[in-house]
Amino acid sequence: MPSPRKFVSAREVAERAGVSRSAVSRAFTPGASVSEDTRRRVLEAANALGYHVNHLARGLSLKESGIVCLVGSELGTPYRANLVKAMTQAAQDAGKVAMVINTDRSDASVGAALRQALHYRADASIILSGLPDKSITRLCLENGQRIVLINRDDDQEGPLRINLKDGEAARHTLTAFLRAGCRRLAFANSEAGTPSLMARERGFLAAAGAIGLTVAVERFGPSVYDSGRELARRLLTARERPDAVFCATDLIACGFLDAARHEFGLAVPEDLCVTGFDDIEQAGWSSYGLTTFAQPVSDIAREAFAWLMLAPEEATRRPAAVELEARMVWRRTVRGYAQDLSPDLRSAAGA
Amino acid sequence: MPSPRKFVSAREVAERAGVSRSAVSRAFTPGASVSEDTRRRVLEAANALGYHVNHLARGLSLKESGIVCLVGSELGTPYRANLVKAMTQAAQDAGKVAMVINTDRSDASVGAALRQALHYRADASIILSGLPDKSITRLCLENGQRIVLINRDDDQEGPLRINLKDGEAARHTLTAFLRAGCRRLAFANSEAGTPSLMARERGFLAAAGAIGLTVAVERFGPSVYDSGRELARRLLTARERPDAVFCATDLIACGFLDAARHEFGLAVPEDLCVTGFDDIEQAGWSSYGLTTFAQPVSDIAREAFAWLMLAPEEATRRPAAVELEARMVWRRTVRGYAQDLSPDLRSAAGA
DNA sequence: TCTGTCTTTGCAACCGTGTGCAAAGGTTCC
DNA sequence: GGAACCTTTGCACACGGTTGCAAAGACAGA
Repeated sequence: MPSPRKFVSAREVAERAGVSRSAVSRAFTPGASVSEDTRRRVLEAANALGYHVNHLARGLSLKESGIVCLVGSELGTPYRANLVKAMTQAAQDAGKVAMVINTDRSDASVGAALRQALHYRADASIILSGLPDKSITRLCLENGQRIVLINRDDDQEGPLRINLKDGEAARHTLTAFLRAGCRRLAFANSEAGTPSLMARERGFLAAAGAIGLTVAVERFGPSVYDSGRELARRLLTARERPDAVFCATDLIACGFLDAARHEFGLAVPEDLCVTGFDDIEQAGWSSYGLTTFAQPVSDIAREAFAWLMLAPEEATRRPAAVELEARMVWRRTVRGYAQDLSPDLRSAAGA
Repeated sequence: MPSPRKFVSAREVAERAGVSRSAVSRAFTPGASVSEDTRRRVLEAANALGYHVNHLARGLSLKESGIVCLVGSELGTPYRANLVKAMTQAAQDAGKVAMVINTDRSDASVGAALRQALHYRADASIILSGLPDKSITRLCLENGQRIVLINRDDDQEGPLRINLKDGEAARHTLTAFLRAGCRRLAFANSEAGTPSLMARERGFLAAAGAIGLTVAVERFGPSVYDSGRELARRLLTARERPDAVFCATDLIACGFLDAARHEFGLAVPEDLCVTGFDDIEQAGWSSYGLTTFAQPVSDIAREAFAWLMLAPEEATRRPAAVELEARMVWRRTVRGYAQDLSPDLRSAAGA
């Protein structure tokens, strides 16, 4: 894309305003030493010429580019899309700008993405999916680039790790199922093996095991709608059909619900209780009314940028892990909510 | 975010490899004049030191940053999220990187976003929503920055305009409704007033008008699920209840369908035919099975980047507008498809 | 008027890269 | 051996900012 680029530079502004190039720079630097008169003249000239400070050059001398890299895959998915949206917004609020790198193509590309972040001297990288090699992480850290891991559940030192209390959510789900009178439990998972997915599975199994119940676990495909349908086919044709299923994500839950209702003719929640995770928009649509757990997407973004804006010595002093709560959102795929819960709790959940 | 940034520079690599700094630069520039031996030594040293070419500095001297700005709002929406995904992917395939700017906050912020693009000397900006002032567009163009407008239907000279044949889709919808035996037509739109939304509405009204049919038009709220529900309440309580509704987007259609079925107890497509637009993933979910039009998202991205990679003189010679077809996706919310269409067409549509 | 202090300004060096130009070195051919 | 040519290399400047430092100017006080 070779272009006859003709950007106006500080020198031209300086000439027009009849000042030195440093004066122009200072006029655009908050807190710099410039007289009010000079600043006005400079801004006037800049405006007339259509001058925009070159952030590439500024980043070069400041050693701070203002760029934050967002790396992740499946960005078209409702949950991820919301995360990207929240992150770009938070970045802008913090005076940064988000550079997003899509890692759908290959599996090694989390590393490639981080290399790209290094090329652009990104101030930080936020990783939404995949897990980078220790070596590349270390490289970024050594270069003064900060890293945030979202739901990655890694034990590397250095990056900030933001995780959800998946185990707690699993226990709440179990409680809800038990209260609904369910005993034949199942867990519908994808084969993605993502840390958070596995944490939910482990948490659910552990909680059930603690009171002597077993859980039928099925895993299939990626974390998408169609996998949910297939999981329903597998779980609902089992000899002992489950009466309560915890789906690892809402997308899976939606597929599961559709198959259960339309292919198996089951009534939810009468014949079968179902829960999901993420609280994607579709979970609230009246064809689903899915009881699920809300990912506190804006809290995640806020936590991430709060840490990123910290001074370096401050950042290393703070604990490098944050655990956020996933709020249970009661809707209509689990029995017994309206009858059993106290009214105040009911309104708090926004029934 | 002040950091003790310590990036390794070409000078350090040069010292370690025992060559000049220029040699390092050339080793990383494809097609530059370096001996194989020198290149190897440089790459070795670079690898050992963890060197990454500084794209900020490179952009400074090349006058080409490799950055493409993606500006848009409602990035969490299924359609937009898919577009962002396709665009980031296409950018990477073209050797560029996408910087996304979220314009949800204010309406003037399309201009602010483009200013940001100027600050970072982006090679191009792709605008997914909103419409920039003529003045700011001109500013970008003058600075050699290319602009792509997606579904914006503007007549400004300079930017590439990629649009869908909304009118054609509207005519197809009408044909389908007529073939299904419907005569009481309606159009459910949001109040967003987006060019493509209005084009669909106008196209549908014109096509119906041409054969002497009138269309009940209702507009409400933003282009979201809940608006669809409200639109259903309004249209379905009319004295003359419509038997066919063209919804401006799939999100609206999903809300409409849910309200029609669950609140009004209508059977679709027996009592009512419904179509949407976008072919978001949920349209294919079995609770909806929505007949709709697929936005050729990857084609849009491909067209955009094909044009962006053109040499400047080439780009200005080409027509600055592209019209893409929206393929009709037949599912189950319109009657008569299976009976009336020829088998080959049926299989082509993937029934 | 002279001195001391404070604000404002310009000079010049630096950030990390790409590249035109000239020089050096090597090879081929006569 | 020398001329002609090609490949490879380094120097030095440009890209567009920021900023330490010193100088200049303004101003108050003695």
